[in-house]
Amino acid sequence: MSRYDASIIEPKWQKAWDETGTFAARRDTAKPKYYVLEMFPYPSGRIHIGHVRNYTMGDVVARYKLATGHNVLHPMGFDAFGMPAENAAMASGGHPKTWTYDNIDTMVAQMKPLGFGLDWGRMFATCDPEYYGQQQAMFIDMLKAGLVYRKNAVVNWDPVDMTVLANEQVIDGKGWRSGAEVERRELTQWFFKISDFSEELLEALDGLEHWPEKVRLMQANWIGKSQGLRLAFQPVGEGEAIEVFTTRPDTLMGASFVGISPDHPIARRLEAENPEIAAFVAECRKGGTTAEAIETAEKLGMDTGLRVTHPLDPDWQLPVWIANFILMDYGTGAIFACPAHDQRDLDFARKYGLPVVDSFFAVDEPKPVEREAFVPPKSEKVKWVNHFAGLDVATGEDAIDATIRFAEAQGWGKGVTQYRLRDWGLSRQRYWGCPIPIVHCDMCGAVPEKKENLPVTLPDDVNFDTPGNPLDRHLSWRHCTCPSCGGPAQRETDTMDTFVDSSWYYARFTNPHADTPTVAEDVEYWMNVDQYIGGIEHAILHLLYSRFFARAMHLTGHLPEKCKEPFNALFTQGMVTHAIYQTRDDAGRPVYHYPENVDLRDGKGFVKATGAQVEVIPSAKMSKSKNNVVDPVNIVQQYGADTARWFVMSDSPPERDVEWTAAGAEAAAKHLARVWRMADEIAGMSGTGEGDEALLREMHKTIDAVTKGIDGFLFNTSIARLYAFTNTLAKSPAGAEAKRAAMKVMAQLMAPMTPHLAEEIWARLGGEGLVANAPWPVADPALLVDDTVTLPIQVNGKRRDEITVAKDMAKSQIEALALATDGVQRALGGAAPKKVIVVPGRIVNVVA
RNA sequence: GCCCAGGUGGCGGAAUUGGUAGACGCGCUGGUUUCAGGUACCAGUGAUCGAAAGGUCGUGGAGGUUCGAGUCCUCUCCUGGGCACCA
Repeated sequence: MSRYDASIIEPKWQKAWDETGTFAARRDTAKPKYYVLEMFPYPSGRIHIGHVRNYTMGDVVARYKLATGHNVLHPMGFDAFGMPAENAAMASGGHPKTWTYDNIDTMVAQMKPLGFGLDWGRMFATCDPEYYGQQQAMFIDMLKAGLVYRKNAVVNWDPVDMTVLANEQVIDGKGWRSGAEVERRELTQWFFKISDFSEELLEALDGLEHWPEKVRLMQANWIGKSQGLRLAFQPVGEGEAIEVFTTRPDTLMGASFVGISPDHPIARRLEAENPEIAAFVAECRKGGTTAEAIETAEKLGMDTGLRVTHPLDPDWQLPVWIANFILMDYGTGAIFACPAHDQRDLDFARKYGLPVVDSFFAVDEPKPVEREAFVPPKSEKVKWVNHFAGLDVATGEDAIDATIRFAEAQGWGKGVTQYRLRDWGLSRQRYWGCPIPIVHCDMCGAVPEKKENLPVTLPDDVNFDTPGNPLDRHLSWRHCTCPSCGGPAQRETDTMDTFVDSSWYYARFTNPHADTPTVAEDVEYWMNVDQYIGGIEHAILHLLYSRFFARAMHLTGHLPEKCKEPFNALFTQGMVTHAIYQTRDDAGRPVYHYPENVDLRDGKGFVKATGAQVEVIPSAKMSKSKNNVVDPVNIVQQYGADTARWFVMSDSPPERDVEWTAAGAEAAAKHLARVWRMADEIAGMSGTGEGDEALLREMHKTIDAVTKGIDGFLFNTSIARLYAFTNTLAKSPAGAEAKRAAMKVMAQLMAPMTPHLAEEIWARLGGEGLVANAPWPVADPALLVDDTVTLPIQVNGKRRDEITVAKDMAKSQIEALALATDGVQRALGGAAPKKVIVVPGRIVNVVA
């Protein structure tokens, strides 16, 4: 008997797949194509067990589709631009380019032993000039098509380092390096006009049937379509009208004040005139730009002294306040506040002593608002207080409609549709990104670089000794000639948001080295992505940007119409977590221990070196700083790739987080060794022997269940069925022929998860060719159904007995048998049943 | 603060979508094999009362709908993801 040794069989079969080109994708119209894609990784340095899970899922699908006769495209690349490379350069003095490409080499070397069925020939990194040059060409096309423009936008400004900070570099409102209080400052930046597509991106969500409902819902909320009223408050005396947008015009009689954003043009004007207001507005601009920072900041306001009149009552004057929680980006940057029916407004009104006027009450309880705003659902009926359009008891929805009609009839307001979605700011004041191919000329303005001059490549001779963008300081790179007039000009030094890079890589994989962004025949053949797999953290931004970019590529002739929604099906997988082992030092600070340095006994953990007991914090996100990262390389060395793959696919449902445990990995390894021993034993059996009807039926049920599991992304249940089938096969009295057939099916069903072991077993049992190419087994429907069925018998919903009956027994007969059972007789205690419910094939419930 | 998920034995989880809660795996207990440890194999294993037969309780918490609820509804608590410059 030979031992299962992954270190021998795994390289052997990887070589076999390479040599036969099993996973090299070629156009072939004779077969249906299938494009499976996992979100490509950022080259952080080492692969993570989460990557293993993500790519194993994709690989299971890819190998399964190959076995079911598809022409499969399964590529891999790297999302290689971004901040960490610059941070590494700042920390250790290297170059972002070297750091990135070294990391890519390391990660590829770590991924290959895992045996993924990938077409490595298509690999690229987004920082390859060959890739980003094509991105620049598309940027120019999009600019010419009117999809790109410039405007001002706020950024996190570090006043000490004099640089723009990313949100994650702002910690508690302070710059991460300088510690200085961050300010919101405006810069002129490039934007994609995604907001032109708000309605289309929203409506098209309905067509994405194979996307998770939660993702579609999150995107719909993000786009944030709302109906409301736009109206202008007229100034008292000199001044300008203030336009506001409101989704609750029905609460206009509860207006307390008009609020404007600190960035509103009127606030800007007052800022210039009035030092007190200037100081207040400066205070409002402190802190980072995130919605979270703005919305959870203490509410601040200042009366401007301006007054406006209420549109329904010329004698009613409202004060105009500047308030820090009003966003210039949404609506008109101005609101009217109704404290009685909005908690934020109420908090603000109470703080600054502004009036609170009830617009409506609950129908059964006319209680004035005190500490809590009264905000019932818009669909609920409420009692109105002297409503101008004459409403008494009506829902908010009806009142909103009535108010809009009333305002439009009287001419002081207009019903409008508003979207929360903002245009996509793509400028980044950073080096390690795709240069924006624009030249600034004193004579011609901002003009696109000529296409024949692309790619505009990043200069290599830069350093990160001083904060800020090295491109700004690189004069010989900056100075250039104007592509329009030929005069002296300057390059744009901003680079593109890395979300641009990841918004079209899926299309580039169809022909990754073409000298145009895409090639018509290749995108026509391979697109769309049939199955896209990635983390739920990308539910909104990456996926929404990609949906927009595909449309923009279509409008500029880089993708056909059918690619406007590039991902036919989406699956979002969970994280791999691991317990944290923690002790405390003398000062009470946590000390984290690596899993390999901890002994686990009786559910407790002890530090190997000292014997000290550790606190076990379960299911924590893996993090280098917590020392709870499991390195797949170690797992592969210890157990082999198939064990790692089997484990990450088992136990947890793929959309949920999975906890990596040493015991679980051990169990996976033991199971694979058991299957190996069984296969070895079966291979050694001689003769034909007896068949086994039960084994045959179980085999077909397993084929059916495993197939459904893979189709439905329920890999954990497929694996549970394979465990069960292993138990059945182990106990089966069948002879060599029947066992051999069952074992070959087992190898085929396991192949997507544990491809190396499956190939070895397949070969040993005399399977033809590679199991990777063997046609997927098909379940015989006749063997899936049993002739008899066991029905539980309940009395008043509690299980009391069970009966085993023919599958198609008549209801009346079942009822009679059920009532006669001991369990039912005991529970009824002689009383007659009131009612008997028989659900055929399911259950019987007796109501006593 | 806002949006979206998830909470089931000691642990990871299953449950044909309203029909036997706990499949499968880990762990644990007992047994077989073994010089021994490990491996392997067999059996048992939600809690609780009971000698047993059997009963009671049980899917984060509180209510509700139903012959029947892990699954549907209302409220609530906790954990995770996202919030436009992390990728």
